[in-house]
Amino acid sequence: MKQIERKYERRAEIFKALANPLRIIMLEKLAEKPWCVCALAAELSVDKSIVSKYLSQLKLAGLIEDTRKGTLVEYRLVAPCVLQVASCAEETIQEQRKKLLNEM
Amino acid sequence: MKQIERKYERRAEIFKALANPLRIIMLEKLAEKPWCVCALAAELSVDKSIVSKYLSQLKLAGLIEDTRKGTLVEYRLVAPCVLQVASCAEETIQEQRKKLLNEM
DNA sequence: TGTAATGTTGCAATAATATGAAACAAAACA
DNA sequence: TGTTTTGTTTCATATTATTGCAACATTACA
Repeated sequence: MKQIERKYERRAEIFKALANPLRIIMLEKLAEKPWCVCALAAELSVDKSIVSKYLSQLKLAGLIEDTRKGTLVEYRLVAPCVLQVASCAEETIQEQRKKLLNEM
Repeated sequence: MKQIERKYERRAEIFKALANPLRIIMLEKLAEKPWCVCALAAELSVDKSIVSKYLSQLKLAGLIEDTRKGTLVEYRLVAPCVLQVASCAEETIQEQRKKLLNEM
């Protein structure tokens, strides 16, 4: 399997962007309202360089978009449905994990 | 943000398991029917050790489960809805990425 | 028992990500 | 212009992931 279709690579990129607790929290914040980098950094007590980098990862994955407003850059969520995935799967999965851990 | 809630770590683990093209393909195969390691390895032309390792990652994330049947170990999908996430977001996201790439 | 079929794990080399500090860039405005 | 505010990028280091081969484990069955 050396020429994995691009479709799956793109899909994996999306999941990769989601594969970090802080980035998930950031997306949830962005689901409430648009945020600029500095406000989000303050809200989450994280260095602005990390927030900026994470936001650009999410943007590259196509999950958010941004607009510059003066010295601020405002980010907002583009695909709110991605956050539903988690809740969709979570119940089933938690059941499953409980089973699994009991076996160990 | 040094004590990220466990909820988000668990969620990130799920996405991490999904963050690889081959693992996504494997999940799609498992959505069709249960597979054993050797058959899946043959189907995808991948070494069985990799298939086995990826399957146990997916299992640990709670996405699939397994049953030994003689010398075979049969794996099957537990949370089919996770595959819908991709399609759910994909259309919006592809639009978004097109916009983004045109800007570059 | 011992041999074949199937799965899992350990190891090592390589590649990719994460992290935070510091340097740099862009816009606003005195 | 030059100073402030906000964002982005660079760099170095540490951690984690990927990959394939070889060794080991489990089950079935002659």
